[in-house]
Amino acid sequence: MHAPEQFDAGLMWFRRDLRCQDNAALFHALRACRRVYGVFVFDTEFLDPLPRADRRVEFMHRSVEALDADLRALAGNADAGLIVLHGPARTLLPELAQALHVQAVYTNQDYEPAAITRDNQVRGGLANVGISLRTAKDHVIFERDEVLSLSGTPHTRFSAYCAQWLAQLTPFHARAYEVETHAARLATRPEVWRTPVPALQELGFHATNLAQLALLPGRAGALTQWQEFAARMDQYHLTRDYPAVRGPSYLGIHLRFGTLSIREVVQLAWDRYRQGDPGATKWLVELVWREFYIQLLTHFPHVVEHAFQKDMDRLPWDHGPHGRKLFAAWCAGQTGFPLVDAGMRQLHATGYMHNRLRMVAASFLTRQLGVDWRWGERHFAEHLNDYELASNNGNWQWAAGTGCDAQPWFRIFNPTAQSLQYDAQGKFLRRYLPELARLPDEEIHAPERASPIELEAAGITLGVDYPAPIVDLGEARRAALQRHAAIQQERRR
DNA sequence: CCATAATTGAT
DNA sequence: TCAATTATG
Repeated sequence: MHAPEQFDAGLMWFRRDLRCQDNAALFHALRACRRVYGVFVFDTEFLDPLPRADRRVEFMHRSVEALDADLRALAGNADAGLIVLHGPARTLLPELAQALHVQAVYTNQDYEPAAITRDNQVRGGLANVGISLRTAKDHVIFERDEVLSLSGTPHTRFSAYCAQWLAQLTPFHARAYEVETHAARLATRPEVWRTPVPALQELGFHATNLAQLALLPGRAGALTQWQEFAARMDQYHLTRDYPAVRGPSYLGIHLRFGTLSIREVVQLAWDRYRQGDPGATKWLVELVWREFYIQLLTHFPHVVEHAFQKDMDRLPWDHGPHGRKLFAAWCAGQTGFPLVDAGMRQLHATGYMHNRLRMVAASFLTRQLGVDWRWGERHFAEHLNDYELASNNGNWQWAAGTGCDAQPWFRIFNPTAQSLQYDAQGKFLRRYLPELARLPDEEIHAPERASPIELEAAGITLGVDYPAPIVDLGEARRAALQRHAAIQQERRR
């Protein structure tokens, strides 16, 4: 960041970095300031539009409670915990900084457009009272302008970006910020702010089924999951595509909320990658995809609302009542395509969706159903626990064929073929579609192809217990190709 | 004075 | 890990 000039007091503003280990902004604050306060704001401007039962809010709330406890333990002082506020950060933060008489506020950079707007407002409010806002790189290994092409322009091809990202990495980039050595500088809160973290209900939210899920919040939850994954990382390349198998890392949410640091995971994955471990290599490349989409978002913010390839905005999506009906069936997991429906039901039951199924569901909605990728993107944004704007947007545009380095317009997943390939025994399908459980393996991927006798033996009446397919795959495919072919033709002119 | 070795600092 | 800075013979 900068030379550690000495301040008397500083304020560390936690947002999506809910840990006090290996935290860049916290480290810089502790080095530069003799006393450092910590604050977390439940920002009503972000929380108000959310549903009153939201797993992400509950996860965040429990992680904030854990962070508060961790800070006290680290300081060895029960009064050195988090200052927790509830209201608009835009105004609360400058007020608090002024009341505490700090000279600087430290925070880790958030790359989402709405967060950047909020941070600029906070920066302005702080400047009015003569306090500076200092941001640090923490969420990624390389940010916006650190991995550029030779001509200095942003990469839009993943393969080139990835090669350069890997070539640029040194062990130092993955070194932990040693917060612990400066822990004595964590400040005791003035008495007014020595209040416990407000309960979830006080924030206006109620509990979800989070506690019933195998998803533990906080730093402790992150370490448990990280350990569990690290032990099977060498199998990742073999298992990651099969939704019935525990193949993925399940660490997305911890990287999203910062209960795990990107450096600590890259350190291990990179180490094993250099030893030629194929599982670690595949997973490391997934982490590079994450950074690819984050840098893409900061260079091309138009992707939030528009296709990366601008002419793709002219794709004739089905926005009418027919499209809305198809979209509703997709959301409800009632399309008649078992793998799509099972994935959507997993999403609603748990807030998680296996990556293979995210691709299948996104491809199906945009290609076969002809529904605007933005509708699907928003639905995922509302339900995914590990929702990250950059990755969600990038992956939806990839699937829809509108993105940079996207799935080509003529490559269309067949949801039934994907089902046969990735869940041959129907193990995952049976978990989320109990109504189909009694169909034999050969028929479960496409119940409409089962004979009346088999359907009766399995206790299924199509259209009653499980829907008949809402589209004909052959026709849908032809329509999708036609939609895209029109754009391709315009390009050639 | 140069050449090279040791040290420092960044994430 | 590496580039830049400083010490040394």
